[in-house]
Amino acid sequence: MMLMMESMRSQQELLMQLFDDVIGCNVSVASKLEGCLIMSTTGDDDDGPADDGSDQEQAKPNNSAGQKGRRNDKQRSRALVTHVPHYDGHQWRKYGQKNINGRQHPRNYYRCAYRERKCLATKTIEQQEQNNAGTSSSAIAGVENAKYTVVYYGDHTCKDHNISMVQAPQQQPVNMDLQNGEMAQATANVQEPETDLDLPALLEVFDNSLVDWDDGKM
DNA sequence: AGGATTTGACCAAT
DNA sequence: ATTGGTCAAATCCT
Repeated sequence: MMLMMESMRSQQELLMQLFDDVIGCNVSVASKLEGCLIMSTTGDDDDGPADDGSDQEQAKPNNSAGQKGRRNDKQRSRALVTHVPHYDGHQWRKYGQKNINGRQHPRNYYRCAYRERKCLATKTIEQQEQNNAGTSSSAIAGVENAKYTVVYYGDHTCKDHNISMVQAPQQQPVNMDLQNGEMAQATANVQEPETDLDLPALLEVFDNSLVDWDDGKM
């Protein structure tokens, strides 16, 4: 039994490592494409309210840093939809939760855990409402199928730490272990019921992120 | 005990 | 006045 656990654990670590690697690449590519994405994201300035329910964030463009109010910068936002909103290769700290009018689920606000390192990246996670025809599908199944809209704001100036892992991933197993644990914790703390890593779900993240990256406005 | 999360209040933009 | 983003004290968790 122990051996099995160990085996699973090392598999998870390997998975996390691979995941981190790919995410690192994604982040890199995303940064490079950001210019283009910004164009497409901000292009919908006066976009009509032709949405209903499936819409997501409504970040306001004003950014007077230092103020308490809204300072998210829509111009640098990137949205994606995923089943596992926490596995993005970064450490986040939750700093707020808000019920958005007309929304079924609250919006969660996260900032980079390395904020002290001058990393100003933030993100919001909001569970998408899904209209199960209210059939016999249990609530658990509903949660399992739950999708989350994740919107990233700002850049990860701390991402260098993680990128370095991509370059020399094997050299610090302790770091790996720590990250794994923290990730699991973060997962458990929000609405994610799963405590174990789900390979299909992770793969889906990749898939979705690739598909949805330029879905920044939706 | 220290760190992370929760939650209500505060503030700015609309 | 309303809404959404952030702060910060209280609470929870390890």
